[in-house]
Amino acid sequence: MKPLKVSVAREKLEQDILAAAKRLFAQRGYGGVSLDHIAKAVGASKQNLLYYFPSKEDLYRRVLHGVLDVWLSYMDALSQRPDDPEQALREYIAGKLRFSREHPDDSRVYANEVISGAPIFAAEIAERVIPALQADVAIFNRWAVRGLCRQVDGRHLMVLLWASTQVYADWSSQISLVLGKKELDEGDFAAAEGLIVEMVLRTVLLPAAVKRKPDK
Amino acid sequence: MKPLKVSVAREKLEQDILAAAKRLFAQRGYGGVSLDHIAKAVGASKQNLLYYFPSKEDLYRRVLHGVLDVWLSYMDALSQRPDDPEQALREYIAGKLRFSREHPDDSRVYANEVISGAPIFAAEIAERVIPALQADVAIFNRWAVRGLCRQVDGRHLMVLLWASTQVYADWSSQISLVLGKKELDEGDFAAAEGLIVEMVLRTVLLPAAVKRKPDK
DNA sequence: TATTTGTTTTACCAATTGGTAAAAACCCTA
DNA sequence: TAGGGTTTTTACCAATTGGTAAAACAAATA
Repeated sequence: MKPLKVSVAREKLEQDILAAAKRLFAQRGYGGVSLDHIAKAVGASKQNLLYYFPSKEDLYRRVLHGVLDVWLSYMDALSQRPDDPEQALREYIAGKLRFSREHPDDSRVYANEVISGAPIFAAEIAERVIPALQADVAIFNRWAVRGLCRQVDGRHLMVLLWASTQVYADWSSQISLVLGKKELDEGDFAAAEGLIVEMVLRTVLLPAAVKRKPDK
Repeated sequence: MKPLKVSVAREKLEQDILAAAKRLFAQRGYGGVSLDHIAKAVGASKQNLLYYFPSKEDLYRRVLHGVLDVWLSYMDALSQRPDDPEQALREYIAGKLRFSREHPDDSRVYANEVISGAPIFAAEIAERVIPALQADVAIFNRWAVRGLCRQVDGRHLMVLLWASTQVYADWSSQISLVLGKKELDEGDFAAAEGLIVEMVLRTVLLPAAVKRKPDK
């Protein structure tokens, strides 16, 4: 009705809290973060924080919801190119790696929740992720029927795509150690993209189309 | 000196504590588990637990150490077949998937720690994982030089192998949702193995050797 | 300016946290 | 069975946990 400037300030602090909570949940998991940690990270009191979010679990749900929004927003590349498997897959992989690069904390919050057995997330995953996945699987099947690509189990292929792209966010600490640098840079993501694209295309595309090397 | 039967009972409880701690750390992360949880899981008191492990962090370190032992024990497949890339890779992938199937909690504890930035684990990873990885990378390079396989970036390939196999432990809750079943069974792991092996072989092996389909 | 609305602070709370100290119980051997 | 070492229990502890209630403050409107 009338929330105007008030709402702006409120919105600001609310977003700050969500951002700080995301960062902390990503790093230490739900149980490893206290409301006090989050409150101090945004320079507010715990009670003030509880004014905006009625409980810790509620705050966590809000964070998860936002994370899933971002996660899904990087998942629609396949449907954008319904007639070109190669380009669709290239863009999907590039997009997912961009997600890992630009939103590593979202990726980690997601991973933490899934590793825990998705006690809070399961319903939302079933409602929002599974349909998106099924749409992608259907696209694979259509490609296969039309002779545009080989027949593969789209579900396992999607799992593999998720795993191999998100690992560059979730495991960045170990990958940094492996590559012998402090943190991953653009070149590392480019190398990862090259390898993943090559692997997927070699597996999914028809023999005739695989000959040429991917432009790297 | 003389610890005999005593030591047996002690060892038993100590192992029980480590096992329970591993299970709980896997599910809820370090911060999400209290000593009381662990103690109750083994039917002991918190103080009794602190008699065996002087602090929570010490217990966690012990768990991590054991996890890394298991993790590494599934990592030596490449060196076993220094002259046969295809078979070596098949066995490596099969082994890593077996690890995911037989030791999902180890995989999850490892993942939790790495996602957190490996605050406690980094040193041990640098000391034990990196050398093992470098040995594997060296094997790839040797194969390439001898013309047994294509030239690939072994480091990124290993990351990809870890990601695509461990995801079947760490993300089993989401993959179950994706596959529409309560939990993953042997067939799912077989399907995953088939796909991962196919992808890796198509990428790593020389064109001539890729013709034949993997026996599935 | 008075009042209403929205926001923050102060003051609590019981339960749980990781950890210590010492007493008690247990168990083997002399 | 007495003693000595090992293990467990009892009794605490200060700090932190998530959360509530109400008072104080701020801001817009009437």
